[in-house]
Amino acid sequence: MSQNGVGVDLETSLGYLLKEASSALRVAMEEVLRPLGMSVTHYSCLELLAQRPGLSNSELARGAFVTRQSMNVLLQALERDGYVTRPAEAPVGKVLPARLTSRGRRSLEKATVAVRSVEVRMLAGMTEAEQSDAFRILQSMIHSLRDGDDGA
Amino acid sequence: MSQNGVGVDLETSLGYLLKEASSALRVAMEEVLRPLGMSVTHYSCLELLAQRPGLSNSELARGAFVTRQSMNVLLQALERDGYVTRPAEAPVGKVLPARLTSRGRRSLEKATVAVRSVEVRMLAGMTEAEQSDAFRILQSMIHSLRDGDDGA
DNA sequence: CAATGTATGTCAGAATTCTGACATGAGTCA
DNA sequence: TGACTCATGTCAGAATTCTGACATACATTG
Repeated sequence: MSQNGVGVDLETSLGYLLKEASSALRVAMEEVLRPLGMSVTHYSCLELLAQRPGLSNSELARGAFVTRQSMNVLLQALERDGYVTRPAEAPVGKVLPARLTSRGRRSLEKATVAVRSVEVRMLAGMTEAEQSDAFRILQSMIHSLRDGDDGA
Repeated sequence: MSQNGVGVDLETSLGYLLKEASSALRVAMEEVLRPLGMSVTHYSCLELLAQRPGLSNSELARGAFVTRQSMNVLLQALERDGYVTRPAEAPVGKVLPARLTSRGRRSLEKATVAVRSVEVRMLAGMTEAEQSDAFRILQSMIHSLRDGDDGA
């Protein structure tokens, strides 16, 4: 069989390369977060709450790209361990706004530094222009992928 | 708190955008593969075997970005269902080269077409130049991330 | 107002993936 | 040859994430 007939061709597929890059990023993040006793999802949740206090469980799930059920499991653990608080009753509707405790904020500080270093390493060797190219291109991909979900 | 102090800033983070794009791709792939009764990992394994017949379990795992234990679970299922064959004894060492059966090849055909359409959709609106930019940039990210794993 | 649609939080169980561990085979090197 | 290192296949159990389901609350619409 030749190199490629109708197939996707892993060597030249941007989709495969995207997955590869994402996997490398995840591995690198896990590596620096492990010494802090924190998983990537764990970190994502805390970082989201730091930047957008009061996010609900469902909103956190969307932000971390997991289901709201998975995020709920995580949130309950974080709440139990005192990193996050949620009011006992919803101020409006059923939505429970979550917030970091001071302990949660403290725990996040080191993680943020660690993850930031990974991102810096990832961008090493890229020019400013390449970085803005990457930004624009990735956004284009996301937009195109989500376009055809139901509309067309 | 202001928009950003020492944090990563989700709105402008290339790392976050990378994860977002990868997630969108995965969702889109799941969407077109579900009607075929196939998961993304399932498809990845078959596609890898189609393009590189004789890959071992460990090699497949690396190619699909999962552990060799996870791939082994999948491979055993694929073998049981007749999509893949492995010799009972290793021709050399412990490595068992896996190959698609004709059933596996048939099953993969439709999936490849479906996944190809997703990739085409993802690249819609991007020029040739942007696609080669994306290729080069993603490879740079992967290289930079893997560099610092142990060496430096 | 009533009905419908959409979104949320949460429980339960299944499926997937992972970490840890072990034995085996190949390659390296003294 | 023998000791050592490394990679592989695989088993077992834990952790994570998912799918399905339900009740509830808000928004829209007739």
